[in-house]
Amino acid sequence: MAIPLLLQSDQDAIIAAATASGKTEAAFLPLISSVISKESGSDGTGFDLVYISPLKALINDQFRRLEDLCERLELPVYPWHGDVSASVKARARKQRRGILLITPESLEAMFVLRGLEIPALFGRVEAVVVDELHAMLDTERGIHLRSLLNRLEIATRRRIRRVGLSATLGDMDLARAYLRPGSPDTVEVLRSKSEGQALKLQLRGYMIGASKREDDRASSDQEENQVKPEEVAVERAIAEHIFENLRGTQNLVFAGSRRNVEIYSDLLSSMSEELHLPNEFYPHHANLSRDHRTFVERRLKEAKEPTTAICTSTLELGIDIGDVEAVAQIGAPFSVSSLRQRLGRSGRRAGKPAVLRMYVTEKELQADSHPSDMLRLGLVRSIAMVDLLLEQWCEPPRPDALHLSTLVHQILSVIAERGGAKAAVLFKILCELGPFHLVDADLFSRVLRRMGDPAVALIEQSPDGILLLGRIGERVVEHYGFYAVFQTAEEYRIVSNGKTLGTLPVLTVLAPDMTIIFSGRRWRILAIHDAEKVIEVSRDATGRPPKFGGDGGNIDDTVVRRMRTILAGNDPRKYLDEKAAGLLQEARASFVRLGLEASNIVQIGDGHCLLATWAGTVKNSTMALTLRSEGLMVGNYDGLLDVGADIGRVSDILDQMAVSDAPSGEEIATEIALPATEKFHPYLSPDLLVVDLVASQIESEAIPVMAAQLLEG
DNA sequence: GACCTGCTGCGGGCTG
Repeated sequence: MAIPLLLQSDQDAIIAAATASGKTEAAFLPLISSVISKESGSDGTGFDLVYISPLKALINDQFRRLEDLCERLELPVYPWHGDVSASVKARARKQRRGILLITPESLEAMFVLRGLEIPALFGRVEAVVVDELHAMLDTERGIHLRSLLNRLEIATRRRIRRVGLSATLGDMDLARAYLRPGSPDTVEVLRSKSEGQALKLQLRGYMIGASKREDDRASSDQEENQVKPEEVAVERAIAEHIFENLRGTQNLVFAGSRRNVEIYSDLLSSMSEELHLPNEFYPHHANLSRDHRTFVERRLKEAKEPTTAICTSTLELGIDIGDVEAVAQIGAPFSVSSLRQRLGRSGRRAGKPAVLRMYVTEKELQADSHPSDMLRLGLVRSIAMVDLLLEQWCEPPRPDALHLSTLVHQILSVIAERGGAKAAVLFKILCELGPFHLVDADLFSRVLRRMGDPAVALIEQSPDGILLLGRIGERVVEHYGFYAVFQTAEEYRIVSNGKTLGTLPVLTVLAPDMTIIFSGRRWRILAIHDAEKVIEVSRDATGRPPKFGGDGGNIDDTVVRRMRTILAGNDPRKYLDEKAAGLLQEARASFVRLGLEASNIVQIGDGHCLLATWAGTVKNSTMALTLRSEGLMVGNYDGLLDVGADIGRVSDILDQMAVSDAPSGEEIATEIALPATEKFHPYLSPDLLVVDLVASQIESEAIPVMAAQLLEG
C-alpha cells in the first residue's frame, strides 16, 4: 500500500501497524527509491530524508537497519543525538546529504545554534518520517515537535511531506490533524489489517486481609513507608505465581511503579536464591544506571538465558528487545493505549499467541468499608480496559491545552534562531501557522509582556521594536539544558564502591545507616554527600523500597463509562480466575445494594453521599473542585465523588448548577492552589499560570450537563 | 493515583 502512495504522490501519510511488522521498511523503501531516482542537482541542498524519533535507542536501532539498506546506494546515513560524537555530527553537517536520524531536542539545538544554516541543511528534504507518532500527540514534547516541523517549512520556504509511524492510534482523525494541522483530509492512512492474532489472557484476583492493628492510618512519611504484613503477604503470593509461571522464558512484568519494580524484583531474586536457582529476574526503570539497563535489554534480546524484566514503561516503546513469551501487568493500568503497546511485545512470532497475565488486588471488606472498596474499582477498571482493548479502542489525545510553557520556550528559540524577531512575526510563526493556535493575540501579548518584565528578563525590546533575548533569557538559552521542553527533577546518585547504581529523587527522607532496596538488591547507606549529590551505599541483608514520587494519570471518560456498564451488567468474563470472578460478583452486588442502578446520588451514611458521575479524571475532578468551591468536603475516586453533606443539600446545589451558566475555569481554579508543573511555568505570572492549568486540567463547560445527569438518575 | 523522554561546547589527557 505504501509503495504506490509514496512513489507516485507527495501526499502525507500515517502508517499504522503492529510493532515489528515492518513499518520502517514500508516507509523507507519507497522513499529511498524516490530519492535515488531523483535527478542529481535538483533544487536546494541538504539531507534527502529526515527520521525523527523520541528515543536515542530507537535511532541506534534504525541506524543499523538503514545502513545495511543503503550501503550499496552511496546514500549516507547519519545518527544525530546527544550520545553521537561531535566528529560524526561534523561530517553530517559538511556532507549534508543522505538520511538524518535525529531527536526533537537535537533538532531544536540546530535551530538555536545554527539558525542560519537551516535552509542549507534541510532545503531539499523529500520527507520527514516521525516514528512512534502516538507518543507525541498532545504532550508538551509533541507540541514542541509540531512547532519544529512547522518552523522547518517556514525556514526552507516549502512544504515538506510528513510520514507518521505508529502501532497504537485511537482516533485517526486527530492523528491526521496532528501530522498536517492545516489540511488533515489530505493525510492518507495506511492501516495494516493483520491484527487477527490470538490472545491468551488471565486476570487473577488477590485479597488483602483486613489489618489487625486498630489504627493503621499513616500520618508521617516515615509511617507511610511502613511495611504492612497483609500487603506483603499478597505481594509474595503474586511473586510466587510469577516465579512458577514465567521462570525459564523471556518475559516482561509491568509492575506499575518504580517502587513496585524494586519490591517484586527483590522478592523474585530472593526466591531464586532460597531455592539455589540462578536468578533470572531483573529490575528495569529510568532511575537505574545505563549499564544495568543495557545489560537487561541485551539478555532479553539475545535470549541465551531465560530473563524476565520487572519494569515500568521504559520497556513499552519500540526499543528492540525481541519477542517475549508473556506480558504481565500488576495492578490496574492507566490507559488502554499503553496496555496495547505493552501487549504488542508478546506473541510476535507467527503462530504464537500473545499472552497477558494481569494481577489485581482488592481489600477484604469490613463493616465500615468505603463504597469505593465495595465496588472493586481497580478490578472493574482492569476489566473495562481489557474490554476496550479487545474492541481495538484506545484513548484520543486531549487537544484543548494552551501549552504556554512550551510557547515561552519556542519564543526564545525563534528569537535565537533569527537573532531577533518582531512580535508580529513570532505570533505568525508560532500561533497562526504553528501549533499554538488556541493562543489569541491578546493572550500572546500578555505572555510577551511578562517575558519582558525586567524582573523576568527573558526578552527585551530594541528601540526599533525587535525582540531580543534578555539578560536571563540569554543565560537560559545558552545552557545546554534548554533544548528539552519537559521538566526533570533534581536527583542524587547512588554509588557503591565507586560504581553508580542509578539515581533517586530528593523526596525521600534518607540518612546514614538506613537500609534501602535499589536495583533489586539491599543496601545500607554509608554517607550522603549533599554537595556532590551522591549517596554512598554498601550491600546489606535488609532494606525497604524507596519512594520515587510521581503524579497521577488521567483516566479517559470512555473507560469510566465502561466501568459503569460492567457494574450494571451480569455477563461473566471468561478470563477471570475464581477469586477475581468472585470479586466482580461482589462489586455488582454492591452496585445494586448502594442503589446506584436507579440513582446517581445516594446517601452513604451520616452527612455523606456518593455522586456517581461516571466521568473520567478531568471532568470528575472539575466537579470535585466546583463542589469544594461551595464549601463542601469532597473525596475523589474513579467516576465517583464522596461529598461531605446530606443528599438534600447536595441536590439543591446541583439543581442550581444545572440551570446556571458554566462557571469559568478561573473561578474554580482560584479556590485551590494549582502547582506549577511544566518547565517554563516558573516564568509565568500567577494569572497566566492559572490560564494554562485551567485549559489542560479543568473542563468547566461540562458542569451544567454533569449536574443535570446526576439529578436524572 | 504513574511512568517516560532529551542535551552542546570546550579543554585536558592520551595515542599514533
